[in-house]
Amino acid sequence: MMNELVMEKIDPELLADEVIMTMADSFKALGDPTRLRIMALLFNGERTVGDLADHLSVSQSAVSHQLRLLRNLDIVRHRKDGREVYYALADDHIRDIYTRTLEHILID
Amino acid sequence: MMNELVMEKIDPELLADEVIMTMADSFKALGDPTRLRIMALLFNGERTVGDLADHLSVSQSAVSHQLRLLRNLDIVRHRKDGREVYYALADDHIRDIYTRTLEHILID
DNA sequence: TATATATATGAATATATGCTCATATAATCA
DNA sequence: TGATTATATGAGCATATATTCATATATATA
Repeated sequence: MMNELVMEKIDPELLADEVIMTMADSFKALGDPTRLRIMALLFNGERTVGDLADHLSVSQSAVSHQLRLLRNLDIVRHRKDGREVYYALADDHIRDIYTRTLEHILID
Repeated sequence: MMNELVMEKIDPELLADEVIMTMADSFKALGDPTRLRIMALLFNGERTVGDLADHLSVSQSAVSHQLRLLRNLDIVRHRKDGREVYYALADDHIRDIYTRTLEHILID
């Protein structure tokens, strides 16, 4: 659900450069097929790096690099268990954005 | 409002490559400060290319190139009036996605 | 302790991207 | 019609990005 208190007051035209840059970075993070696939795999719950790599057509290294990027932008979170690291989607904003865009694509 | 009929049935894990690619293209389109600024300027209503260029720190050519990209992805629509071309946000999905992401940035 | 397994990191490279410049196209006006 | 204004397009270039390979780090196990 949207935070009306925040959004009712903000005119996008007046956004500071820094905010625009951060938004751009976030969208850019979602703008890559490998990263979208990773997110899709995490949609139903957490997975280890190796599990993700097994389901993708890129190296473990590539997956790890991309996970770091997603982590730095708070798009995914991680927890360590022994020598494995489990990744998951960070919050519901991410699910929403993903879903809305999928809608935008599928409808029309 | 979300189209529940569509989204309730779709498991992101099962998305076809083509859908993933199109989603990536859409997010990529939003993943650039110049294009985000253009969208921000269109948030309150349509504007001509020249008007947009006047408010941005890039050339008219750059704005035109970016508008073409946004147009090809149905993110903006345009109408011609004499020798001017007015651009506007294409639909409310776009506003939603923009707003959600802004939220994601601002909250925390 | 030595070896194996899971993940992360840095360097190198090929490709993609965004910009400007020059110019084309289209519409208005003198 | 000729000049001016608004927008679009193509080429070229500098920077950003995604990948792999080699290797480092950390944990588990024999």
